[in-house]
This record gives sequence, structure tokens and C-alpha cells, in this order.
Amino acid sequence: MNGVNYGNSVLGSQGSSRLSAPTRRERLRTSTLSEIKEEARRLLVTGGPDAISLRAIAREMGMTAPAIYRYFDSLDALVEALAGDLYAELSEVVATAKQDAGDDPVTQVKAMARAFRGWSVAHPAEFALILGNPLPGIVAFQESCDEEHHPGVEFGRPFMETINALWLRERYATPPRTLMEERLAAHLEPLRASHGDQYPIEVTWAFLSGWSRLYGLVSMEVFHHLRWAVSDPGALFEMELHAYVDQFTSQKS
Amino acid sequence: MNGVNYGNSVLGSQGSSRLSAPTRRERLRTSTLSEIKEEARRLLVTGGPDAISLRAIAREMGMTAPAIYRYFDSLDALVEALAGDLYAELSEVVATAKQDAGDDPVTQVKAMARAFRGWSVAHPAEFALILGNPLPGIVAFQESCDEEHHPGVEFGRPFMETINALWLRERYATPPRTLMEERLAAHLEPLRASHGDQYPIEVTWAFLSGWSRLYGLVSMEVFHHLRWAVSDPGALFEMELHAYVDQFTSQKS
DNA sequence: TGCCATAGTTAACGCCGTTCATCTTCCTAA
DNA sequence: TTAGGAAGATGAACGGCGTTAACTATGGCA
Repeated sequence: MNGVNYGNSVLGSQGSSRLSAPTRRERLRTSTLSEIKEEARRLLVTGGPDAISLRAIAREMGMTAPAIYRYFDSLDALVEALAGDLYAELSEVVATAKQDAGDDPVTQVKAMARAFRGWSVAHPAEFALILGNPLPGIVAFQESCDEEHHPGVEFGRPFMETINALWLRERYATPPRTLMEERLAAHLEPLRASHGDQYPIEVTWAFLSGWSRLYGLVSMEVFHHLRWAVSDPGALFEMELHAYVDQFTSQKS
Repeated sequence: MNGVNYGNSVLGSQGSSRLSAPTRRERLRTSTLSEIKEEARRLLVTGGPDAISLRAIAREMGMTAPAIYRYFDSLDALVEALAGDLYAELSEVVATAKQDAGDDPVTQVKAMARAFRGWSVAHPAEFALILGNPLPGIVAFQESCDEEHHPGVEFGRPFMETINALWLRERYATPPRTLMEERLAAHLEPLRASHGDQYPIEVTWAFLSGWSRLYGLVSMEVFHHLRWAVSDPGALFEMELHAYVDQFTSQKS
């Protein structure tokens, strides 16, 4: 019956203040809202995704669980909002690393990859929430989200742009263009829908290939799936990064 | 107070039958045991890892929840046993694919990779349980398991052997040996503990690099982390497989 | 001043894992 | 053949969970 319950989108009945200082009510609301999410993150960090519970959050805040329903429609909605925040945080970390890396695309790629790994290793629980096994509630969210504004798109953009700059400069080696056109190009509509046709297929391939390699290695490290093989996953990571970047800078095949 | 509760390891007080026909009791026990795990898997498939509950299993079996404690010490122990079975199943699928692929290592690598993806895509919930975000109870299991008999070791063995055969034949390109010795070799004790020193560092690198690429791509597909980019992840997979194998067969750098 | 949306409460329902005391059934050892 | 004990299964209970419904207090605006 109630309207959708999220953020400060409640827009007080009368305009109150169109753009200037928010109402006292609004200030309190946003404050409580972020306190809830902070508490949820704390639980996430200490006990994993399943440890996030309305009752625990409320207890920690000196409230009762049903009160949280004034701010989120369900536990899933809360977790979803938290996931959105974390996605933005990670995106910004990566984007900042790129900005701080100077103008060389090779340096930029390395900086972004290291920043991604750094954040992930430092925040394994958060990584699990947004990039691991998606929870049942999150799956629906991902499917319902229209492709154009999917958080993954914004996250991948700086990678994509850098790989493109690299391509313009180096014309690095890729699988044969005919093969890529034939087997891959037909299935890239989703990506085209968000990035347009501005990138050649070589760039698209290099981006997807690189992202999957980065993701695979980092998530194996974060989830301890490398413990049986390597004592310091960072060394393996640097090795792989070297191999990936080398692909772009050595002479073409 | 009770002894550890798993499998048919209860060993009836008196020897009863050392090696021949198992007791009626034992037959019933193993039958119930596997029925519990089957029901658990059914719940896993239909509702994800969190849907596995003792009460639901018991309900479906016409029992009460506490009865299951005669067979498993806890829900975590049950899930852990199920994960072990699934690991074995996946390992066998991959090993069989290799056997059916003839003698050429390149063909073998492709067959194993495709078999791995095939099983994973066909059984996403099972994949999530054994290769995704580890549940809190599973983490302890992985850490307590002595490295030598870690299921991951047996799973990776056919890959490792094939990559080695490929190396003996092709002497494919890798990162410079000096770099690998310097940065990677010092951190491979866990892998050496299980496989011995029989493999040169080039093989180890190619194996770990390939496994992480395979894992990354497949888990992104299984977890729908590629939906925003690619409509048919299989095409991207074949592309990446091509690029990986090509690395081994084209002329050395 | 009166109103009413907003924030918060208590109580309850049905899930869950787990423990405990209890009962039945079956196998074995005397 | 029978007594005893182990193994299997039960019902009741505890505390925790998400969620709903009915209810109370309060702050800000007409």
C-alpha cells in the first residue's frame, strides 16, 4: 500500500524547500537511513552477508526491528541499497586510481587493476556481497535493472576507455578479427546498448578478457580458493598482470 | 559427547562383517544418509544454499528434524558433506572428458575446460556451493583440511598433467623464467606439498593462470555478472579458450 | 489549536537450528 | 531364549529470524 520506501525520495507533502535547506524531518530521516546502512555494513563485515539481520541492526541502534520498515520495504531492499553504495565506493576507488596514474594507458591499467584488488582484499565481505555469489534477492534486482544504468557499466567504463586508448596507440595483438566478428560480435548487444558503437571489437574483446581474468584471480584470492596452491596470492596477481599487460606492449603476432 | 557423526564410519561395536555384506542396520543407515543428501541437493537447486534446512529435509522425508542429528553433527556438517560429493562429481566429469578426448594435450585442455563450463552452467546452485562465496561453515572446513588431500588438488591434477605434457611438447611462451623464479617461486610451497617438485615453474604458471581465467569467466557467467555485456556467454568463453590455447601453439616470443 | 503524516512500539505468526528427555526397535551377548 | 543396551526417532522447548498488524506518541503545518 505504501509508496516505495527508499532514500529521501519521500518528497514531503508540501514542497517545503525545493532545493535549499532540507527540513528537520528530512535531515533526521537521511541520518537514520545512513546509520542503518552503516550498521548493516558492520554486520556484513563481522559475520558475512547472512549476518545482516533487521533485528540485529535495530538492537545495535536502540530500536525495534519493525521500525526499519519505515525506511526499507524489506531486508532484501536494505541489502540491495547497501550493495549499491558499495558498488559506488569501489567504482570511485578505481576511477581515482586511474586519475592518479598519469597519462600512460599501461600505467593506468596497472593502477586500476591493483586498486581493484586492493579494495577487494581489504573488504572481502563487501566484495562477496556485490561481486560474489548473488543472493536470491539481488538476482531480481540485477535482472530488473535496465541495462543502460547498470552499475557494472559505470564501473567498467574507465577500464574500457583505457583499453581503447591503448588500442589506438599500440594496435596490440588479438584473436583474428574475422573470428571475433564471426563468433563474438553477434552477442554484444547489451554492451553496445550502454557504450554505443564507439569501440572496435578488438577493444571490446581485450576489455572483457582482461576483466574476467582480473575478476577470476581476485575472487579466488578473496574466497580462499587459492590457499591450496599459493601462499601469497599477490605474487600470482602481479605475475598475471604482467602477462596481461605484456600482451599489449610486445610486438604484434 | 557423541563420536563424530558422519558416513558409515560408525563401525558396529563388534566387527559383524569385516568386509563382506554390510549389516541390515548399516544398509539402512547409508540409505538414509544418501537420501538426506539428495534432499539437501534438491533444496539447494530450487532455493539456493540458504534454502537447505534440516526441517525442510526432514519434512520432505517424513521425519522430524532432530532425527537428522543421528547422521550429521549439524547443518554445517551436512552441507560440508554435500559439498564434498559435488566436488567429486565435478572432478569426475572433468577427468572423464579428458579421457574421452584422445591423446592430444590441446584437445584435452579444450575438452576439460568445456566440461567444466558445461557442468557449472548446468548446475549453477551446486557451483555456487563449492566454488562460489564460501559459507561461514565451509571456510573452517577448507582451513582445517590438510593440504595434501584437499579436494582442489585432485580436481586440478588432470589439468596440471595436461599442461605439463603440452610444455614437454611445445615449450610454449611464458613470462621470463627469471621473473617467475624471482617473484612467484617462493610462494608455491602449498602446491609443491601436494604435487611435489615434478613440474617446472613454467607449467605451474600456465596452470594457475589458465585455471584462474577459466574460473573467472565461468563464475561470472554462472552468477550473471556478464549479463550487462554479453547475451551469449558461451561465445565469449570459446573466444577466451581460443586465446588461451593459442598461447601454447603459436610460435614462441 | 487541531489535525495528520511520520516514527516508533508491542504482540503475534511461522520459519529456523539445536538441545533434552523420552520412547521404540532391533541386535547381540550371556 | 531372554535381558540389556545401542541406535533410531519423537515431541517439547529455547532463542533467533523476517514480517505483519494494531496501536501510540510526536512534530510540523493549516
